[in-house]
Amino acid sequence: MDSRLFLPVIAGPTASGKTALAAELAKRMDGEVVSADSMQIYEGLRIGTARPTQSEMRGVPHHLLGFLPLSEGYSVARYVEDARRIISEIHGRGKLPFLCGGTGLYIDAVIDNLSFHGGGGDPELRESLRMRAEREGAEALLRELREYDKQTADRLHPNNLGRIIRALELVKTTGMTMSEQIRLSRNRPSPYNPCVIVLDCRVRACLYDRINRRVDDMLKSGLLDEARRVLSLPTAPTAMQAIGYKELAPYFAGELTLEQAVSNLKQSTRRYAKRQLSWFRRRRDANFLYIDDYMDIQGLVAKAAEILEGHANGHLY
RNA sequence: GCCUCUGUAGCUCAGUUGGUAGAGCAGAGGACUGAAAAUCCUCGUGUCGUUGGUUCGAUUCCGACCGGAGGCA
Repeated sequence: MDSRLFLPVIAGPTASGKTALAAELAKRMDGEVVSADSMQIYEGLRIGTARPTQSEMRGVPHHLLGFLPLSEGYSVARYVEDARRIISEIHGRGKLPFLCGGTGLYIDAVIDNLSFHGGGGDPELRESLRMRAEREGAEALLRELREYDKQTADRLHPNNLGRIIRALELVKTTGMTMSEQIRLSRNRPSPYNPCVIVLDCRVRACLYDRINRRVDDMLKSGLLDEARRVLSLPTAPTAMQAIGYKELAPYFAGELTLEQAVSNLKQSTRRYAKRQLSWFRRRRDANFLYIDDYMDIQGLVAKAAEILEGHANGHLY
């Protein structure tokens, strides 16, 4: 019998209905929800990140939402620690944890037990590498990386400077190469037995309609005020990446009409959804559920519950 | 009614001195191990408005017709 902890995972692109599905399932199956979203962690980002509201939570406890000040940075490594701790606390209470979110890297890091020991960021080193890249070009960094870690250097495109810098930073600060770290991760068995459900639409336009409508709803709920406030606060680079705020800055500056800024915001969101799908599609163990196959959420919930129960095969906890 | 301009990829347009065509945007696919809502890579066949004519060959030249814009009455 499997001694790993059963872990339902609800993933999918933005606006696919993960929040509602996870809350409904957790309510039915006596669970709690652990968010896997790199932006909903932030305190000031509520409307723009579509963080679940009290009523959307349906009385189910939710974790890792809105707990971090905007001025603070965050990382996958920190997320993995936080999420593992909370998952085991939930298990300790005799409840079933549901991992739910759209940040693919965060989800994989937890369920595949990726390792991130040591090798945290070294801002000074990064900065000096960045300056060197400006002077000598990214190819120079890539050549240096090739001496330490040919495998990673071959895989990285010269234009992808951020990744090149990170790979160099890792070797220089820990002595371990990126490819070694990846190999190590693959050799560590996961403590979880995940059942991954991915939401999608059969018709892409259906997902895009939902995204467009949701952005309109956000504006009605006060996104402009929230964005004005966020943009005026000191914000860590991590939080600054959130879609929904930076796109509105040109409007506040008088460089774009509201209509243009909103249309850019919708487009960024659509492209983001596409990248999310391409991340989730490569998981062999993903169970895709198409929301346009169901008349209402009840049908979807029933199907998801059936998949989870089948996967757990009698021993849920 | 007459004159001028115009009709080419989902959109905006380029182009072919006659040998069936290519940019930008939109869109699609992919990668991803400490900023991941970020970062990066790849992808362009379409009755060249319709129909006749000239031609070995027409999207290209000529005529007619149909749509659009402007001008003159």
